[in-house]
Amino acid sequence: MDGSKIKNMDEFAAVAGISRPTISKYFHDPSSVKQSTRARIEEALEKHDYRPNIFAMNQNRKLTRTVGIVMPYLADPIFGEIARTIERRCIDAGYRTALFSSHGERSGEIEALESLRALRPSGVMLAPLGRFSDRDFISGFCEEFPTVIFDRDIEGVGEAFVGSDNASFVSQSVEYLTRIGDPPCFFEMKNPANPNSIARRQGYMRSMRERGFEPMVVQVDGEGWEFERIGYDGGLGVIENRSLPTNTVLCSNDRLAIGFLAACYEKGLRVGRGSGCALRVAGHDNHPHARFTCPSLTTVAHEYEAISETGVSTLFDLIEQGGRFEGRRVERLPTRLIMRDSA
Amino acid sequence: MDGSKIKNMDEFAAVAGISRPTISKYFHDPSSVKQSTRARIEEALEKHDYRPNIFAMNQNRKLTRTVGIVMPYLADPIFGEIARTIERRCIDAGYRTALFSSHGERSGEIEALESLRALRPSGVMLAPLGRFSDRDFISGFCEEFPTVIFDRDIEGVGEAFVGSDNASFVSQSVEYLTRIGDPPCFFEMKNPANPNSIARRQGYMRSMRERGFEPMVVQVDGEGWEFERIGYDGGLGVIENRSLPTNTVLCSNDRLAIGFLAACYEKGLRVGRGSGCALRVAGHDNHPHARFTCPSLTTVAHEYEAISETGVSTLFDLIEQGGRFEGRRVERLPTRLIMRDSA
DNA sequence: GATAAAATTTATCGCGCGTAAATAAATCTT
DNA sequence: AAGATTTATTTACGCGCGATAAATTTTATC
Repeated sequence: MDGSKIKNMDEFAAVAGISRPTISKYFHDPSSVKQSTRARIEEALEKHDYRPNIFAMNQNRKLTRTVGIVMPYLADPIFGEIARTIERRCIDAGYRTALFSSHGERSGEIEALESLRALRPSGVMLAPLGRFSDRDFISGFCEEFPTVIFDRDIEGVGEAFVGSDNASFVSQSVEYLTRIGDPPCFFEMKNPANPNSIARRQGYMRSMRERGFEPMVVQVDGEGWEFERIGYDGGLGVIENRSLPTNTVLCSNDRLAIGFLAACYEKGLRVGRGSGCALRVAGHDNHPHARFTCPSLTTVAHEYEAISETGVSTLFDLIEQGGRFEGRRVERLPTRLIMRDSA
Repeated sequence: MDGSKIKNMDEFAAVAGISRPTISKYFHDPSSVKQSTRARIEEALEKHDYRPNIFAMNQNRKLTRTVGIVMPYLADPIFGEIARTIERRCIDAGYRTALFSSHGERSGEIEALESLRALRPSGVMLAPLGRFSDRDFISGFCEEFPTVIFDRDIEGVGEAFVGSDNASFVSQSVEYLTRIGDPPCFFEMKNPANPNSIARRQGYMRSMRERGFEPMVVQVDGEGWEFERIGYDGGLGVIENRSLPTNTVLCSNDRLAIGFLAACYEKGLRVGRGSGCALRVAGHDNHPHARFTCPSLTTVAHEYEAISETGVSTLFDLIEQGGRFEGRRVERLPTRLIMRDSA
C-alpha cells in the first residue's frame, strides 16, 4: 500500500530484489518457487501493491485459463442469472471469465466473438441468438476454440450442446394442465426471436395430439425483446375479442405470461385453478419473478444450476481433450414442473 | 472469405502488398491513407477476412477509445437496462465498451477495476456497490483513469457524479400520496445494500415532516439481492401482524414493492386507490416490470435515458479535458412520477 | 567438504500491435 | 522539368508479459 506506483513486472522485480522470470513463475503458481523467495515476493507485494497485466499475460501464454461467455441479451434477468452462475463455477475452477452480450443483434454476436478471439480463451460458453446467428461465422469460431453451445442449439455447430429439453418442458406442462383441467391453448409471439419457441410449439402440438386433443395455437404480434409488453398487449387483445379457444393458457415463456397475467388482472379475470377463477395460466422457464406474479405463476423450470454445471463441466472435459470430442455431445436436461397458484 | 488464415498484421500486410505501419494507420483511420491504397487494403480485407487484435492494439496505444462499465449486479434487470443504454451511447460515439459486474461483492468490484486497469480505458462509468465498496481503492483508481461515478455516489471520489436525486424521488412520491390519501409509511430493508436507500429514507422523513406528518418507517429483515423475496416475506409479516401503521405503503424500491404486492395478493388485500381497496402501494425506480405488476405499480421513474446520456457525455467531457475537472461535478437529475393503478 | 540436485539469474526471443524518425516515392506547383 | 508537398515505406524501438536455454547460485545429500 505504498505510494510508489509500480507499473510493470520489471519494476516490481527490482523493488523485490528478485529476477523477473522468477516473479513470473510465482504469479503462474506461487508454490513453484522456494518458500523463502515466495515470502520475499509476498512481502514486497504488500508494500507495493502490484498486479500483472492480465491481457499482456494472455498474449503469449500457452493456456490463458480464460473462459469466454456470450449471452444473447444480458438485460433479460434469466440470462443475467445464468451468466452469473456460470461465472461463479468458472472462477471456482480457477478460470477467469470474460462476459459479453450480443444485445439481441447478429452484429453484436459477431463483435463479441471477435473480441473473444483476441483473448485466446481456453474455452467458450456460447448461448447463440438462434435464427439471427451467423451460422458460418460461429462454426468457424468453434473450429478455433473449444466451444460449448448452450441454451439454444445450432445443429451441428460446436463440439457440444447443453440445454433444457424443450419437449420435456412442454410435455410436463401439457400433462399437468390436461390432467387437472381443460386442455390448454399455446400462447406465443408470431415471430419469436427464439428457436426454443419453435421447439416448444412443436412439442406442445405433439403433446396435445398424443393425448387426443386438437392443438390450439394463439399467436400475437410483436417483435423484439419486450416480451412482457407483447404478452400484455396480446393478452388484452384476445380477452377483448373473446378469441381464447379455452380457459387454459400455456405461454411459450414466463415473460409472456407475466404480461398476460397483467392483462387478466386489468380485465378483472381471476386467474387460478379455484372455483371462482376464469382462467388458468402457465409458463415455461421459471423466471426469477415468476414466484412473485399475482397469482404466483405455475411454470416449468429451467434448471439453471444443472445447465451451468453440466455445461461448464462439459467445457472443461472438452478443454482437457484438446478441444475435440469423438462425436458431437448433446445433452438435453430434464425440466421440473413448479406448481404455484396460477394453474 | 478465403480459406487462408491470417493471424497477424504482418501476414496481412504481406498478402495486401502494403507495409504494416500503413495497415496500422488504416485501421486507426481508414481515411488517413491514400484512396488507392485504401482500396487495395479493402480489397485484400474482403479476400482474407483479417481483424486486428484489439487487446494488442490497446497495449501500446495512446488513446484506447475504450470505455469501461462497471455495474454492481448485472442480474438485476434495472442495471442490465442501464448498462445496455450506456453501451449503445458509447458505441455510437465511436468507443468500444468493456462491461463488468461486481456481482454484489467488494472483491468483485475490485476484480473488475483491476481488469479494467489492464485495458487502460479512455474512461470509466462506475456504478459502485456503495457501502461495500473499497473507497480507498476506488479513489486510487479514479486518480488513474477518468471516471464518472453514477447511480450511487461515493462522496468526494471521482471527478463527477451523475444520478437521480433521491430527495426528488421521495418528495414526489410523498407529495402525491399525501395529496390524494393518507400519508404513507416507508417500507425498506433493515440493512439495505444500497446507499440510495438511506438517502431515500432520509428524504422520506424530511418530506413527511415538511408536510406536518410524523414519519413511519417499517423495516424488514433480509440480506442480499433477492429484493422481491424480502419484500414478499416482509409483506406477509407485516400483514399477518397487522403492524402496518397506515393504509399507504411507500417502498424504498420497486423490487421490494413487487414482492410486497405478491404478499398482498396472496392475503386477499386489494391494492389501489379505488373505494374497494385496502391498501395503496408505491415504489421507486420504474423497474422494467413495474408496468406489469397486479395492479400496475405507481412509482417514481429513474430516467435511465437521461442518466446514461448525461453520464456518458460528462465522461466524454472529462476525457477531452484530460481527465480532470476544475471542481467535482455533481448532477442529480430530476425524477418523474408515474401514476398507475397501485396508488 | 565434495557432489548432485534444485532454484535462480541472465540473456534473448516471441506475442501482436503502436509510434516515431528517416527515407523513398508519388503528386502537385509554377 | 525542377522543386516543393504530400503520402508511403523502412527501420527501429516500445508495450507488458511468457517461454526457454544456458550460466550461475543455492540447497540438499552423503
